[in-house]
Amino acid sequence: MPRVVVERADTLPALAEVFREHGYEGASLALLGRATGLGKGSLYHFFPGGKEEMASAVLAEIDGWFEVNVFAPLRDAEEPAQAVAAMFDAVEDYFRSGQRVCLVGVLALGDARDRFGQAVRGYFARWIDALAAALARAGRSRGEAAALAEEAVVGVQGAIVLSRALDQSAVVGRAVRTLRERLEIS
Amino acid sequence: MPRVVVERADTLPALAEVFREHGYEGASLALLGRATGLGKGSLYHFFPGGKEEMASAVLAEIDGWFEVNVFAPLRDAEEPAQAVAAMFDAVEDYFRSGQRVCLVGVLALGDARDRFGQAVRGYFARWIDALAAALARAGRSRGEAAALAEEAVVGVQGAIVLSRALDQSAVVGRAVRTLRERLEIS
DNA sequence: GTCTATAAAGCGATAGAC
DNA sequence: GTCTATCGCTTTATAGAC
Repeated sequence: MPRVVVERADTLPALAEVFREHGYEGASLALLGRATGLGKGSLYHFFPGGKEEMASAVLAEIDGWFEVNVFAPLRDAEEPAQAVAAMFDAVEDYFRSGQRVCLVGVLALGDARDRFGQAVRGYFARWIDALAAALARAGRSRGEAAALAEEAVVGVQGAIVLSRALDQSAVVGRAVRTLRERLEIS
Repeated sequence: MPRVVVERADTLPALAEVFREHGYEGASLALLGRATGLGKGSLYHFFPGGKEEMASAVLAEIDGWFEVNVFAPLRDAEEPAQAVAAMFDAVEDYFRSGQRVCLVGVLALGDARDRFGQAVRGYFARWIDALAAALARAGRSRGEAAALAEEAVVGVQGAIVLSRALDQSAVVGRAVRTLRERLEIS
């Protein structure tokens, strides 16, 4: 399975995996080069700003994916309850039931928090806001909706942490099932 | 406020703060030296195994603190419901409402997960087991108790992540309040 | 656009004086 | 027990050939 890189965006999945697996400090240019199949020269050709620009590009790609596949549907879907269910499907799938870590969460906990503070904050704020909007449209009061939305995002992030800590991917599945019930059933 | 170091254990709080704030990879010997007020020579005198031994010692200290102040009371207290309430008090205090990160969670997400896998797993497993035992003694079924215990630890970890991401320490307080109600009231 | 070579700095770790 | 000096390696980043 040869990795074909013809433009900058083609490198982002491989870069993302390295950042997720090793964190910002741990993701060395050697690892990033190996994962993409590119030398340092090529990486700096695509990302003149170096590692910081790579991480920013990865964050933007992740943010865009969630915007299209999760946030926008939550805000716009005709059936908000169905959109919430679809969100949990997408999230469980995206994080591979906890085997894949949330890079935004990793950056939030880590050293690079200040460097990417705005991107990190925006991602979580828009997630919670979009989910709260869907819950409100599904009949919840504004206060209920906001509290449940925050609780759901907290639950997903915590489940990822615990899933990695215990090496039990079932943790995410259990947490998501509980959250589904709590959000969908009134 | 001169930092006085007379024995190995005196360095652990400062080392812990650096590991929490910068992660395992990001915690350089320069930072660790600055935080303790010690040169590399002194650090290697106390910790011949270098950075890994420092992190292990910090983990052991944290584990010991939780064992004494959180886990054991959950297992042994005469009033299990009261012990659960005390746990939430201790946790909220220890993590300074999310301004202080959970080092064990940081290590679980990060690159050093394999290196400290057993310590990380043990910490969370014993936390969940002790909490489940208390809930069971408080009248919950074994299944309920296990599920609620896992949910509580997930909630605390997730709240810390979100609190740091949004720079809102109130997140932890809200999450803990919700969890208190869910665990204490049947 | 991709590579190798290399610079400059920082890293973890060690040696040895005091 | 603490320090400075230093080793050897890796790091990010740049330069320049192709």
